[in-house]
Amino acid sequence: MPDPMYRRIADDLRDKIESGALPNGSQLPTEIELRERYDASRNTVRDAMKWLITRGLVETRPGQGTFVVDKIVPFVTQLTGDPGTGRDDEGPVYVAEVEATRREPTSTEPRVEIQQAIGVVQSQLKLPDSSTVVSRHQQRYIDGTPWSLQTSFYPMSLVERGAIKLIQATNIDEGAVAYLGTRLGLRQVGYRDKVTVRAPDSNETAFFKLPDDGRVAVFEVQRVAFDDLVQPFRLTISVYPADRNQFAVSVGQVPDDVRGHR
Amino acid sequence: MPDPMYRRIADDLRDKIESGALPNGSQLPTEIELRERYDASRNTVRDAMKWLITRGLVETRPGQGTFVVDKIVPFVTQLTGDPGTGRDDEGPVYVAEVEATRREPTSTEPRVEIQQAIGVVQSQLKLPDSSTVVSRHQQRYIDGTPWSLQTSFYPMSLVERGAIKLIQATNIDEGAVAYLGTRLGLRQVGYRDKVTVRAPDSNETAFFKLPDDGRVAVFEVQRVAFDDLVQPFRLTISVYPADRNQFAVSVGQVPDDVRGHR
DNA sequence: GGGTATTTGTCCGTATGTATT
DNA sequence: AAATACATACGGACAAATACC
Repeated sequence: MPDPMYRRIADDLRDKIESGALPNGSQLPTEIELRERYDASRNTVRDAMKWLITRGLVETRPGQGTFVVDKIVPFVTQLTGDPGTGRDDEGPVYVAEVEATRREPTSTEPRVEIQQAIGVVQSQLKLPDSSTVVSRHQQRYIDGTPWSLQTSFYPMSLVERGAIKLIQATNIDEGAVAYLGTRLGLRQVGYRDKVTVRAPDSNETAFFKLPDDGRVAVFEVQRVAFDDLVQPFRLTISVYPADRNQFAVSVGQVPDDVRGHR
Repeated sequence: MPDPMYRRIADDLRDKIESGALPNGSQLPTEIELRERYDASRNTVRDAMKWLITRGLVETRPGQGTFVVDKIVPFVTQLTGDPGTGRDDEGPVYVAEVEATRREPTSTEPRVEIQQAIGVVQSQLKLPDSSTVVSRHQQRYIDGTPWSLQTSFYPMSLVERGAIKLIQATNIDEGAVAYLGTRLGLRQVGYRDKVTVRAPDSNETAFFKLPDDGRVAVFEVQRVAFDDLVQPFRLTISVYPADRNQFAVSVGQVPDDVRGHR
């Protein structure tokens, strides 16, 4: 009793891809040809295609055909750094070099909103009920391609204490942490990241130009920053497509290079 | 001209799920009922189901029906710690508390193999061609449920220098790093992790009991450990199901609790 | 620009198998 | 054993995207 036919077809094609008989970027036979070759119906062949698509092995282009996917060179993002620096300005991360070429990140001007603190925002920032927060949302690009969606949340009390730049819809050039340091004497002594993976929502699918069949997941990185009283004062949520990003964590003494190595 | 019908059906059901009209764990109408309700064919209804399944919103149980998935309480794994400790014994990580109850990890005795160093193993350990490595593979459980698959690679030269426990198929109780410290005077001064996400292979699908439609991805964490000459001496590759795991990174001074908070 | 052939996308109906209750 | 519900597979039709002449 073998597996279902669509699985046998998919396994056979997967073997051909992994053995190199179907090289990267090459075109698969059309669904009609595969239908004849495997003596199955076109719908069954298409079920096999869906299995391969889900695993990121092939992609279909309407009007053209089905192709073996090209390997993507991932962006590497360093999660660890100097906890006191403002280097991670609007964002929770700074970019490490990728494959020898240093790519330059750009980002849109922030969209600023005043919101009620609910859910993770409230719990991570340890705010009482009915608190308000400033939300600063940005779209970030590397070399012009969409790279991450990022939203930082600050307790409204920081603005009331004088950090008015937080509610201005312009980038804070010196970095938000550095600004809060000079403006309020607030010192970041550490932060904590949480990395999870989930399916993208429709906004993310559109911004990252992900296939809308949901096969590409997104990383969600939550960074909570703490001041010298070890109280949280900022929550940043960053979202990255999982198919072209990876994260590096360094502890102790390690060599410099953070190359791809794949 | 709206979206395809299967997307409209899927969107409508997704709205019902996210609004709470279809609560967690509840059963959806059967495909036949949905066929009548949306005036579509059963195959089209099933296309909508596949879309929802891919996004982890519902699950089907043959003979029973389709159900809204229950939220999973994730395991939290701390990636940062004392670089010099042997606390992370066979594995690259140690377990943080999850939801107040401290769960106990167990693992199988390691399966030990001698292999050629190729690919990432060779490049990360910076070994010349035709080097051999010791591979120690373990299955790890938390409270009896499969949690991670883990393989550590050590240059064969460590065994030749006297670290014979590495080629014994038993756990190294004091921790591999501590053992290498006392046996060879080898000191770990740091390590670097790389976190990626990919589709599971068939081994992983079987061990973690993942649905074989490939909708659940896996985390792959590569940890390279460095000695006091900042040379790599161990590579550990750990794989975790992405739907029930998350990773925490602490930098600087942060509070203790690493709770789920979701 | 227009027209045509090719290829994948969507949708239908039907039949049969398999798992669960 | 029977009923229910999802899984697999078939065949057909038309639409939409793309490439080429």
